[in-house]
Amino acid sequence: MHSGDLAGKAGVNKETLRFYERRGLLRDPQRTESGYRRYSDTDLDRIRFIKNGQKFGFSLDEISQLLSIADGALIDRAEVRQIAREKVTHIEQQIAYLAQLRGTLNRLIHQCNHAGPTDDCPIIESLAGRMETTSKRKRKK
Amino acid sequence: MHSGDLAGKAGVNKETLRFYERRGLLRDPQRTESGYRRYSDTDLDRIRFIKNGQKFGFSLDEISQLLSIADGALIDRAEVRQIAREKVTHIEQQIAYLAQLRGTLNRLIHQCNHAGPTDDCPIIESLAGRMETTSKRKRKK
DNA sequence: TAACAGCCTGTAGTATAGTACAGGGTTCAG
DNA sequence: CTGAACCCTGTACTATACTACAGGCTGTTA
Repeated sequence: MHSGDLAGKAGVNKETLRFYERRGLLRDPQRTESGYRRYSDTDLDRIRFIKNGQKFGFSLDEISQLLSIADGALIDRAEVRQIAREKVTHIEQQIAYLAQLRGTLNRLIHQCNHAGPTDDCPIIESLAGRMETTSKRKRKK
Repeated sequence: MHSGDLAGKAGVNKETLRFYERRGLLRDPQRTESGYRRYSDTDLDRIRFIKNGQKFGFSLDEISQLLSIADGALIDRAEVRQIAREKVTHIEQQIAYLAQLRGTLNRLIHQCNHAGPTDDCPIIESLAGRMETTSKRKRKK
């Protein structure tokens, strides 16, 4: 099949195929005499692999690694696990960071909600650096 | 003070100041006769506001909004709260998404760890689309 | 044979938040 | 008065993952 067909089947853009090719995620496909790319179902599988990888949160670089492992005759499961574990660690760090942000913001929103009509906005005050964000004390000027 | 001094005090790059100026986050500063920018402590406060905003997870566009509210004579606290609440919602969505990813990856890692020495790697199999990622059944070829 | 779809290449643009640098002018100390 | 240190502008580059063209060739159908 040609690029348009593959793109259609895989649900990606034709340009994305070329992009993956340049990035080394897809191997250089065979060409017709006139230079048209010809793809096989193997290429379709490969794009699905990439798309699944993205669903699992892997970057194209990581998918590239995973693909080269998957391409090997013997798959080193320990290596694959290692990549997956690093991803989990990274995800956990992101979650912890986001949870902390959420806490800070929620606290500020609450303070803002309960401030009197003439009080300054605690959110703006925090951003301006005129308020401590780690304590619950309300500071008046 | 000139750009170098302000950059030093604020802990940012001189180029970042120009970048913020272009983005409209900093107002066009006064200039000396020869065209050098002259900054005041107000500008320093403004950069700190921006940096604090980033710590709270706001994008430059959101900070820009917050700054224009903060610049107003009357701060609309409801509007500020609205921006903060939207941020919290967004953060919660991210957390939920990441938590789900973590679960999927952990399950795959576990399966991979417990697969027999001749079994295929469940992680690679999932990426290849030859495994269900939503069930715990082990499928053999 | 003409029109049109579809392919090719290379380059540039999208968003985000800056960073780096070339080529020139200015300010100040020695 | 010269050299270093600083400032100016504009442009291009970083990372990530694509997306959109322009300009030209190919392949198919009427």
